[in-house]
Amino acid sequence: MPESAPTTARARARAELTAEITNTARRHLAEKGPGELSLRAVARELGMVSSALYRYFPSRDALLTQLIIDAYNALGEACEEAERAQRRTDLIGRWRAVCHAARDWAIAHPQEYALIYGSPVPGYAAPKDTIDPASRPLALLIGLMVELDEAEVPASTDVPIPRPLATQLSAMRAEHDIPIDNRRLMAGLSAWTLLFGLINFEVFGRFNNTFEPADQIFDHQIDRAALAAGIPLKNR
Amino acid sequence: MPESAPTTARARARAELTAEITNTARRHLAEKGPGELSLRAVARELGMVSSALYRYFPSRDALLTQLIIDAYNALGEACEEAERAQRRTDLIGRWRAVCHAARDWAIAHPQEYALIYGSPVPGYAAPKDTIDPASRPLALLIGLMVELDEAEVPASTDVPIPRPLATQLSAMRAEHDIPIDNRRLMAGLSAWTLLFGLINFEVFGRFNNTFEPADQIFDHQIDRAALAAGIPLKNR
DNA sequence: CAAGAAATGAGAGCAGTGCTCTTGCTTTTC
DNA sequence: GAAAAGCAAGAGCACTGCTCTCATTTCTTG
Repeated sequence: MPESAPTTARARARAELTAEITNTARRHLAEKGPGELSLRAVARELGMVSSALYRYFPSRDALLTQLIIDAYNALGEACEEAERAQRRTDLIGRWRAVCHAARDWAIAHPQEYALIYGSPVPGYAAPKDTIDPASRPLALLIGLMVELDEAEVPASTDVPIPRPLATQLSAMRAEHDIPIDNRRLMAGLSAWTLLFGLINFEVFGRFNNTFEPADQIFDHQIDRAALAAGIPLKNR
Repeated sequence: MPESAPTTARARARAELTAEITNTARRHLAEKGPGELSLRAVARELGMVSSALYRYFPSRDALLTQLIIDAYNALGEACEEAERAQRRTDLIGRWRAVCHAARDWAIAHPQEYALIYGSPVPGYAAPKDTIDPASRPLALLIGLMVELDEAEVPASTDVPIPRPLATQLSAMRAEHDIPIDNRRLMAGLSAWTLLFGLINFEVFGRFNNTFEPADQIFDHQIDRAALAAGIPLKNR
């Protein structure tokens, strides 16, 4: 985010204060939830008056948007780091690493997770700045699928791809700039969908009183998804 | 919901007013979202003062909880009705009917859907009254899986089930009182997870600018999930 | 270096919120 | 018919996001 080192003292102070504001806001968010995030409370804790805060964020929603972007990046980074730590050839290890990193982060930061993968709180379309950080886990996953031997993807789950869908897939391919065939792309998308479906269920309490803890069903389902996507469980 | 016909005039009036309140609240919710649902606004529209509303609902959260229960039931009913309309032997037809009913309802009532499958708004654990209506779509799905020939479930996606998970599955089986083996149960759970992962992605805007419309990717993915769960695409 | 411009913080104030409590009134119950 | 319970209204409290004005501080520029 920091474009260049702030020059003047005022600019430095501004950058620091902005960071302090988002940090306290993040703490408040973690404790109470997005609905209870109060500009006034944040300002109070920082020893300033509420109106002063509007010099740094034009509205409450702007503050929330910043938190959303940060959350996307934090989750994305956690996934990328975990994936990097795996041997390149260990596809299933990389897949599991991404899944667990995402899940662990979500469980550790449920409110921030809810902010980005729950219902859109402020009520509207995500600003432009969020779509890039938001696609980091998916990009990771596609990068993984591309290294998979196409022959591995089980034909048993092959479903015909109609023309309009193929067009959308091509556009997506162009976006991520990765040469990958439709079969593997769709397989990856299904795995992606299942992963976040799973995390949603757990974090939003759908597994309460049934799968508690949810560790085992999580592991089981991501392995199933891996197999369905053509990632063999045993590394060769 | 109505346990028995209200006897006294006052009781009848109370029942009617309660219904009117939830209805206007539902309308407001649909227009603006859960965060903007204002008790005072609802009261205003009904020509009463805000404090009078507290005779019918002890708090704003209680009103929201009622809307949540209604939403669960509406979604569940939509799914059940669609599923009932299919030939019993047409498993893939039943699966697709459930999926499309759920998706259509979610798209038609995004805010209500967000209320039940998005982030938990009031901030917490769903009250007891919600867990039963909430499980209707899953129950439907399990009822579908049980009619599937066990041999159909492809071994290619078999993943070992550790002991603790098996225990949780048994408890679940007992709950729904349906004799189904772990393989099919897990296959059904994966399909269930993917379905709502998909709907979440679409309703919460994750497919914007990529899969728009999302009809094709939806159909493709639910068919993939069907195959993975052992439901053949072609009816015999 | 001084003067004008820009950025900043404080305070008051507005319209709105959920919720409580008290005060009269009506309906039901005994 | 009297007592009890249910109900609507109003005032009020402690909040919220946000705007506007007014001093003060900091930066920029002649």
